[in-house]
Amino acid sequence: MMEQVLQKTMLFRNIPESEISELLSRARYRVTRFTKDSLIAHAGDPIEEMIILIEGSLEGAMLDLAGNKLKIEQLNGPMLIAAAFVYGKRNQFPVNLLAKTDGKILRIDKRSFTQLLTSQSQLLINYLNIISNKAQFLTEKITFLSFKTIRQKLAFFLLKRGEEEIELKESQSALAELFGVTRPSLARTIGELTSNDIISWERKKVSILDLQGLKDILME
Amino acid sequence: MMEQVLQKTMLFRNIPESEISELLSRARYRVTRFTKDSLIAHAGDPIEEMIILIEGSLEGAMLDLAGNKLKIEQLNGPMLIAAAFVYGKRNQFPVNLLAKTDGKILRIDKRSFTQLLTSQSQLLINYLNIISNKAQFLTEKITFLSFKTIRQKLAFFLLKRGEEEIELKESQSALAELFGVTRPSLARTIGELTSNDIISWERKKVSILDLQGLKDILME
DNA sequence: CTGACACTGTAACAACTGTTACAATTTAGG
DNA sequence: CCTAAATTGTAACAGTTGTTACAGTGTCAG
Repeated sequence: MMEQVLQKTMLFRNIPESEISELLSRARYRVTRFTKDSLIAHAGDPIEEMIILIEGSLEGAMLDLAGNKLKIEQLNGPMLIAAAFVYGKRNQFPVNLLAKTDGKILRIDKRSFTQLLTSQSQLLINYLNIISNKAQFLTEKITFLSFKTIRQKLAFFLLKRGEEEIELKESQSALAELFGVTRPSLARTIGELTSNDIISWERKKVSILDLQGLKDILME
Repeated sequence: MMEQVLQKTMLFRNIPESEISELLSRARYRVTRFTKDSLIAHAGDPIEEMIILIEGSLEGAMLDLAGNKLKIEQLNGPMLIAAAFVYGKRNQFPVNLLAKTDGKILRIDKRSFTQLLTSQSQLLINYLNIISNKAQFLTEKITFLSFKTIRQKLAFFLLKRGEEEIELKESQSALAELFGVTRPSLARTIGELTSNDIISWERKKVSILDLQGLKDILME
């Protein structure tokens, strides 16, 4: 029955249940339960196992050196946890993992997992895709954070879609957080662009009125 | 003789020359030469091969939508190119690759490379380490860019070392670029911290005079 | 030794963003 | 239908950074 859950994860995608069973039978693994509010892992703990959240949800919280919460990330099962931190020089948890609900975790021994990757090419491809996607996502995020002004971030964000009529999924608050700026500041910039007739912004419907004007912003 | 060069790369680390030869013999690959100033790849081109720069040097240049150069990265052989962009959803070159010198490239067919990963566990581990390191590097960079003020970036940068006497490798200009700020602004912040006796900064020797004061900056 | 060059310290001003606050509007839930 | 919560528009002011410029200091090759 756990196989059925695992099949829903990116890691075991396109692998038949029977084969998942067979893989697990050859692996050193253990299943542990956790209760709400327990601390699953400290930031900095070495990662010796591939960790898969079977059910329940965790909060990943990054702490600065002074102990303040910097960023929080919600992790809902079933999913692979900290995939990009199992291998590499700093194979440690990047965040504290705190249980938000009761739940269950599958832990596969790292060496054992490496062997599975060698033996099942679909599993290997899935895992390579997962960590590559992660790296690609981070690369894009950095591109984003590197723009100097909110105008530029906004222009880039809108132009990236390649459409002149854009239906947003995010609220302005969510966008502000994505951009790494405050909500009123983003709203002000939106106000400037609309009053210059470069875009129109009605709730979550955005239209690009002056495409060239928007592109020019990136060159400023 | 190419094996000797490959052995110096992270990808073929700890794999005997003889085994590298054996791996190559089972792979679909080709070796191509390029001349200075030729364009090796366009940003957006799909990546169908694992690309290893054998000799020569390339420049990776990221272009914005308006065609301006945003960031440039120097790539010197021998090394693996665009490792994190071969798998994943957007398996395309993230940058334009321009040849700065004459050189030589080894291209291994992607499927063929995947098979090699399955058959040689050290190669697999090396590749996983390369991508994971990349993701970890990017994660750290984002942490860094997420700090709001230059004071905080500087404090984090210095505290991260874990020492009170720090010998820098980078110039202030290089640090400013790393922080994503301008050089005079960084210099001003350094000036503030030194006049507050929180640090002393003499060329590339930095001392932390008030550890607690420096930590407090992160909580502001 | 010395000139060219990179690096650093500093300053005044402009530009941009954050902070805080409040009102208007929309959305969701009871 | 109606209230609470979320979202959005807007404004004044403070704080931070960028821009530009110039002078002083170190470094290195010839």
